[in-house]
Amino acid sequence: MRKINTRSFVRATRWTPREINLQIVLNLVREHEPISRAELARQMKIGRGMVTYLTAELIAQGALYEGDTVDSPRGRRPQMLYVRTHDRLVVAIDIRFSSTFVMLTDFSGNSIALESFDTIADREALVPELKARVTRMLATHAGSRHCEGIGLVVPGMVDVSTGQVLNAPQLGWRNVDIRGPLEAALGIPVHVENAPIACALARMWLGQPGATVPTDFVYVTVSDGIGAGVVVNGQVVRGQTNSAGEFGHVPLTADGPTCLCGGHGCLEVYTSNLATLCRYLGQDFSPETARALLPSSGVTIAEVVSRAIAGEERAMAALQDTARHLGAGLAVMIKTLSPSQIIVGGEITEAWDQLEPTIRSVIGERSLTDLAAATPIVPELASAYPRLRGGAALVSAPLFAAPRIA
Amino acid sequence: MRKINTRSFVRATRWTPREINLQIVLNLVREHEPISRAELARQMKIGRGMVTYLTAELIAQGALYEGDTVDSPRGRRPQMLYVRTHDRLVVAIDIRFSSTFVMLTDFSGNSIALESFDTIADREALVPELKARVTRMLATHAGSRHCEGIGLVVPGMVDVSTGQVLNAPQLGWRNVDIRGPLEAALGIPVHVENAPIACALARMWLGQPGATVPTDFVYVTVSDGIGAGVVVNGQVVRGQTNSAGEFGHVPLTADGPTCLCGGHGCLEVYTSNLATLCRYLGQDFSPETARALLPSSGVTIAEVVSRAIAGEERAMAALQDTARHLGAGLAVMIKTLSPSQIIVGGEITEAWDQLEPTIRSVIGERSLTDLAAATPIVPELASAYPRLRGGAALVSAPLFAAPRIA
DNA sequence: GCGCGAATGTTCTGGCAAAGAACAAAGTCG
DNA sequence: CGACTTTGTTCTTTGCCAGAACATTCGCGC
Repeated sequence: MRKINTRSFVRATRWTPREINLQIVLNLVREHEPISRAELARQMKIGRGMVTYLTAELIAQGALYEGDTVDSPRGRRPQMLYVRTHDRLVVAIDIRFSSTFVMLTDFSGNSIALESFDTIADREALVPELKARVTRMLATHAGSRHCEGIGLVVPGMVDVSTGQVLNAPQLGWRNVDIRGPLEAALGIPVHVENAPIACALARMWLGQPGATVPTDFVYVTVSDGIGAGVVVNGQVVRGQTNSAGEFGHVPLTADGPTCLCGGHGCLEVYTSNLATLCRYLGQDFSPETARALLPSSGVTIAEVVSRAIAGEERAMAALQDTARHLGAGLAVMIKTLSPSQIIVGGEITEAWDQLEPTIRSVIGERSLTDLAAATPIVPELASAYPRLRGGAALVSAPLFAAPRIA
Repeated sequence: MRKINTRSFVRATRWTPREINLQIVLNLVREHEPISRAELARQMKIGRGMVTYLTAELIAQGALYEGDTVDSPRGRRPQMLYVRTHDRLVVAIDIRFSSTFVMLTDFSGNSIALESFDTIADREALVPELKARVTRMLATHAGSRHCEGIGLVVPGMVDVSTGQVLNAPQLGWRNVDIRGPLEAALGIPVHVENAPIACALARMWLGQPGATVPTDFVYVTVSDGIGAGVVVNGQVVRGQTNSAGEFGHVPLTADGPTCLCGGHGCLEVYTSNLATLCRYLGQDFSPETARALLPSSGVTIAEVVSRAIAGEERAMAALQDTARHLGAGLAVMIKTLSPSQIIVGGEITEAWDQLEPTIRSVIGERSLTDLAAATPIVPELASAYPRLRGGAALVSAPLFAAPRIA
């Protein structure tokens, strides 16, 4: 039951039913591909004549294409329809603390080319570097295919309407307009998004065909910090100040270690990769020691995880402690949002088999109902490049989104 | 950017634009009442002919009515339109731990009659009592006006689709079907809803005409427990298991007092009225002592609040401690949801002038940004009967809701 | 009192899209 | 080879948006 906003509504016109039905057809084809016109008519409960009409328009637009006819037990053989994604390209860019990744993908998020370089935090130097790499990548791999957009993923708060990065502590960016200069340099539309939200969008829009995508879920990213992309009623939650989803700074204890945010005992100071590393190295966590200690130690989180899997007890103990606190954090999400699932991303998911029982038991202790305790917690490996897939989703998703009406 | 759910979508038909535009007209009249057809045409950017057509249908339906013409500087005098709310009635029922309130209101939530009785937790005895009271109230006060629904507000988790009360600890109800028997007894449609959500719905749908209603806010109820009704993107958040918004059981400390839920240091054990009373009486909080101690002590939360306002130091100290912890709880909501405002309801809001500075300072200390720290915190007095207004909203809101499309 | 302009409200005509029937196409099976 | 089945297209009807034309009702100036 949604309320109509009388200050910003979209009136229905003569073409509104057509817009809506075109999007429904497009989405049905996307999820049931390959699919015939007759099957679409059955699913939509309309006549086949209508479907011919609608698909003809989508084919003319270049959104769909006709494949071959296929065998059928009786009657005329149906002609299958597909969404045109393989020759529509996106460049996804993932800017992280140490490295920046650039990936060329199609509209389905399938990787075509991937490269990376040391992150350049200075925007004036970053834009030319990105321009050179993107143009080179397109010249080498695009062929006749057209790049329809850039999806830029950053670790921080973003105002997607203006493309401004409001605050990205890992890059030292505050109110940086990265979209404008990059669009000017490349002549391609640029979409900027916060990393956990991008990961959630990838789940929503680039899931495997046929897989059911929940309309309420949380994507939790465990890296240098803890972030969350929250989806409620099929829509991303941004909040009034673009700062929704900061579960990383929910306090677990009133008197825990001091966090970068100034608070005490935040989820992040127990479960971020920095915190796990400090624990492994036998140091108390503090923002200063973490930044100072880690480069010199030469140990990475990936290293700690693989040592734990290999059986090193100290590594496993550090990770188990992380899992315990992470479970407490997930329990907070379950109580406040009651999602139908929580997806956890980050390097520590490599050791998921070892961590899951710990996380589950903490959630079990802290849940209000058995149903809530059973909330599925799903790992996503870093090797699936969720952030880059999110970058692809930024460009391709608007094609499939429901029209804004009323 | 909303995703179309391909398993449960609503196709656009020939009548879809009409449905949409009818609802837009209805909502514009509601918010700008009284308003002329010509003004509606300007606001909607359509011809006046169209407006005549749409309003004629709404008048025939009985949703709108024509008032008098009014003066205008030049030209034909416009004929004003109004939403028909004054002769469409709702019976709102608020079942609380100790008392049950029954209120007859119109579709705008204006009170016509109000009565209360000691809560009967036994459903078999409750339904006949409610039937008797509702029929008597309608016979006495309704006159020729028609009651179009019952809005039943319950302190607990509800499955609104079935009308089942899943869990209401204060009443000892688990999986109780209250809607079915009540509908059978009265022959009037019954809507059942959780109390904090009902309060949030009242804010959304029964706000003062002209007042801007935010699309993202949280309604926090402080009573025997702490509940929250969360609205995101203009829609209520229920979550997968109808248990979203349980901020009352978010732990503030890992080793605090034990809560009814089995957890430790939940927000609720510091800020519920039971906790405040225990603190005032100098007792450590525990579920058992609270239930045992309070009836015997004879002190109510309203009494403590008024003593605090009158200057009693012990009462004020107890309330200030509550405010400090409540501030910590609100800070969690701000971090995770970034609402454009938080509304606080409950008896303690009577002392808001004294409590607000404390709450604000805690939020200030614990916020990530200045913008987040400035989130408006608005009190709603218990004397406004927010729950009962919510009950009215349950019945009247569907009339104004946006049609479900795509 | 009457004509003029201005604003509101109604009626009428045109055009577009959905709805559904009729038809054409392309296969299987007896 | 013809009956049957299923798919896809075409065509007619129907209903609603769109916008122009028209009717109504007021103030104002002569």
